[in-house]
Amino acid sequence: METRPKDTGAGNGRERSQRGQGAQLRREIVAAVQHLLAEWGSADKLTMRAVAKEVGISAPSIYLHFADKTELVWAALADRYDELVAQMAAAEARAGTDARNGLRAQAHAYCLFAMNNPGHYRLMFEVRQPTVEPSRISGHPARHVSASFRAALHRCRETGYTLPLPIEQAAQTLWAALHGMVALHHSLYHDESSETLTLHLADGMVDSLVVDPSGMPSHSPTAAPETEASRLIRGLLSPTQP
Amino acid sequence: METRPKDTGAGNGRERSQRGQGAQLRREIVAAVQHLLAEWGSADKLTMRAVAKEVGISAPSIYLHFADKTELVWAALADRYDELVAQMAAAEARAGTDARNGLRAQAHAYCLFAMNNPGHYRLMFEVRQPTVEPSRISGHPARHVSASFRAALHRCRETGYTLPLPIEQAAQTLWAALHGMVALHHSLYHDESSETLTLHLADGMVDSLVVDPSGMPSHSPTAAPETEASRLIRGLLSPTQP
DNA sequence: TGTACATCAGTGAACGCGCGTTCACTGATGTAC
DNA sequence: TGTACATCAGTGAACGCGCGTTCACTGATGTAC
Repeated sequence: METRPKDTGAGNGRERSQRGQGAQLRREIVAAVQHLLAEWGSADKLTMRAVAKEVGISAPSIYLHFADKTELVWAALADRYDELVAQMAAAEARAGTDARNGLRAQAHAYCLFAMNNPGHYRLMFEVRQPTVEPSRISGHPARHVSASFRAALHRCRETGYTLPLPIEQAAQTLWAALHGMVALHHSLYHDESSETLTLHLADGMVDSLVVDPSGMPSHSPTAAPETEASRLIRGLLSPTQP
Repeated sequence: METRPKDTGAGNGRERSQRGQGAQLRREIVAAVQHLLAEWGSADKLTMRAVAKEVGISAPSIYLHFADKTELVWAALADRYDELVAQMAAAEARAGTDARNGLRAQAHAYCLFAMNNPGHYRLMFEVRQPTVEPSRISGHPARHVSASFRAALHRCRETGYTLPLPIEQAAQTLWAALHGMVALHHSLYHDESSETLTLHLADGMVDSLVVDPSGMPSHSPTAAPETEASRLIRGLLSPTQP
């Protein structure tokens, strides 16, 4: 059986860790997963061999630090939820005092995270994927994300905005809608203009869920700016070819 | 090399077609794909061997009728778009004369299709999957779906309803939101109560996008009925364990 | 100060699996002479 | 009416690939006596 190729191509310059520094490699492996997920928008290229190559070690070395692939991926994902929540909080803080602007900022941050980290996002929120088993759903860190939305919706109502839907439902709807927009963005060839369109849709969504009773119109009730991505998506949406 | 197992297990009772009836098998193969997609919610179990086993033939026989797997899956999917559009139209027709009720019925039909055919739905709308190449996007049949939404939104505006967003944007938002809700439903363990919740969210979405200016409140602005699925999803959404 | 030994960090080769697909074949059925 | 031949509908075995994972090993470094 001479057919099999080289298989494990290690030794790309990386030097063996010192005696007590085995944990260093663990960090490097997790960082490699992050890097690979950031590079490709999908998770099916995330193989143990690819991770090993990225670090510069052989594939079996990963098993010195992780029991299996699930454990590895989970280790790389765990802190990304906190990162997302932190970005949402930071965006809201930057948005000033108006509560609806704060919610908009959070929605933007959510979409931007998803669009800038498509590989992470898919693994984080499209469960039933290979690596996350259902038993982990009940303690799923995604809850922190939408808790953030609910708090912002609360602030909106307390500062005089009208919510056509109950807060619970509004939060669920907002999250689902943003998720759908982002999924739509991921499914098409995404350039920067598609990003703009997604953020615009998110704004409209917030404006539909949080109404200013003083009658002042919302953020931008006018037509969406016509971009290349907008045209692409409209191509999907329209009955006739443009 | 004695390690390989039987591989192709055909001959399960199916009888060889008559001389001119080769096309019969083609139909049976497509039907098998439909059946398998309906059975499992995911597409990664849809292998050529599984399809062959379902029909009762050997795997190579599929290649007598389809050039490759992509062609086979596409053949099975093509008419599902029309089916979905037809179900939406039928639902709207059943809904009576009120335009917003019609839109709601369409939204319900969309969600029900997605929840009753999870395997089909994922392949149909989550592009970038193995089987659908990007070049097919520009002529993607999904456009008929949202054309249906746009027409219904038009009717709403013409019959006196107020749309906070431009029609184009409202259609995109509605589609994205329903897609997100359905994806959320797919990601959790879905029972019938989760179905109810999804439809309820869809109603709220329609009511946010199509407002009755006479002041009469929308369909159901009250709290969502507390079901098991609602509790499950709220578990995801809430900051603390229930 | 030397040396046997344990431990650590990591490697190369391979296993077993499932996948899409190819290839040479087989047997039944129709058709031309 | 018989028979050679083409065609049709399909099969069994295998190829080549990539995957997660295992296994026996290797060489450097620390430690006990």
